[in-house]
Amino acid sequence: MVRPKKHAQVPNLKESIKDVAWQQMVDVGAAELSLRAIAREIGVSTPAIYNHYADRDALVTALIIDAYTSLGDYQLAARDSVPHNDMRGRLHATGTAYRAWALAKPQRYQLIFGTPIPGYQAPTEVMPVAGRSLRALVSVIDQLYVANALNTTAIPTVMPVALPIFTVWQQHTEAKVPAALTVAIMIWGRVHGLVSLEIARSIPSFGIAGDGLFMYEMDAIAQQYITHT
Amino acid sequence: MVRPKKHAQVPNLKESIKDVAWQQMVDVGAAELSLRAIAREIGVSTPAIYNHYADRDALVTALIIDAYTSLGDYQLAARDSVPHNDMRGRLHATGTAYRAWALAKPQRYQLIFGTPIPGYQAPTEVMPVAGRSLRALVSVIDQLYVANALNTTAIPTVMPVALPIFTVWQQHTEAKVPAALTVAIMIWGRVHGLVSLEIARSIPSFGIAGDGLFMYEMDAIAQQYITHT
DNA sequence: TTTTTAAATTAACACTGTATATTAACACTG
DNA sequence: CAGTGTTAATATACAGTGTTAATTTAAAAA
Repeated sequence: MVRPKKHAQVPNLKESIKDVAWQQMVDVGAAELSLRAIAREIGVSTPAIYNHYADRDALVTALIIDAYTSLGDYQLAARDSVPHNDMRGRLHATGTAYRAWALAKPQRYQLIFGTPIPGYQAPTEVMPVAGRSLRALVSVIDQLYVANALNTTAIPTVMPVALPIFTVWQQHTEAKVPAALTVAIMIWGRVHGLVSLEIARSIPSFGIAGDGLFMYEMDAIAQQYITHT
Repeated sequence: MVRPKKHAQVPNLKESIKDVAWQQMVDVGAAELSLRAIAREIGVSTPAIYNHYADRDALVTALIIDAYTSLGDYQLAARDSVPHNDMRGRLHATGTAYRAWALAKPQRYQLIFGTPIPGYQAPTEVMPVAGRSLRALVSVIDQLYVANALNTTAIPTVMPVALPIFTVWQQHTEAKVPAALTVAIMIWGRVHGLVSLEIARSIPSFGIAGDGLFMYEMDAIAQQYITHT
């Protein structure tokens, strides 16, 4: 018997593979992700996976796209839970959601921002969805700019030669104002730095509560970029 | 002939292994680090490595310790290249050195702060040297505190239950004042965030020059934490 | 000189991702 | 309805990995 009957097949193997892959990342870590182990778990032969994903990197790419989408959705939902006119609150909610998502799903965070997969190089395919994960933040900064409440003093400008690339990202993030994207990247870097240290257990190992540090930083960010109206 | 004569042996195999390991990280990436490939390159059998390093993780740990030491030295040298009384300049030099080191040796930076090695977990052995890499920054902040020029407004405090751990780190970083370590971690997170995004090619892909962004951030950090005297 | 120890060796095991050729089951067309 | 082509699974095999065990040899110690 070479191939089982249909009723013995896995109904939606393509999704099952991703599910089990995430499960394995939680269990044994992203590094030990193994196609053979995934197939074994599902109860299917290893090469069967290749019918749905060209190779291991293609599976990882699919996982990364899902993760980026999840991160983007999470922040957008947090932003929209705050009244539209409370811009400071929306900024705070978006930043807090970034951290909350990372702490709730550290494997996904590591998969995106760490480099846990041996030899994996992200294809251009993930660019749009990566940009999308910045939309919530960018939109709030756009809003601040329109309301004339964004402090852009001394914000570095984009090199003319790099304007085409910048414009592409502007489209993916849906940034209406160029300066908004630059400010977003600055704030992103700041939030990301703290969160990545916390995820890597570099901050808790110091005995400092991440909550307090993060709150302090979000307040400092608001104070730096939001002008008093 | 099972074992070659001494004159055919590698003089200092333990060091050679590390050298070739770094070389391979540059060539094929940290992920593809292979004991077999290292041994092949040196011209020695693979298990010979096990006489000098217990296993692959032990080798990685040795590499990480070297990297941390290099990072620490680099920042200390940068700090000391600025006159002792120019505290703002010393802070700036230390931060800039952090970025310069990361850009000059991205493999070492990734090895420390990324998670490129499958299944590797850093042992407590690296704690002292990790703390040492923060000494330059901590010392400048200590200096600011002593000169009554450090803004500690709203800086989060350490949880009493975590004080013992905090104290250990205080020793490794040689922080004279507890608040200095907290501020150092905040600034570290901020510098690290920007640098890690830049190393991961997330910032240059936006077409923004890392230099400008980093200068802006260092100025903002100085403005936030250094009070006008 | 003899004994011990340290460092290298070969061989083998249990894994991994991936390529190839093959086969069973389904969907469609003549 | 029969035949055909496509899809999704299969078994097998290959090259590579980290690691262990037993063995051998060179150098150091007694």
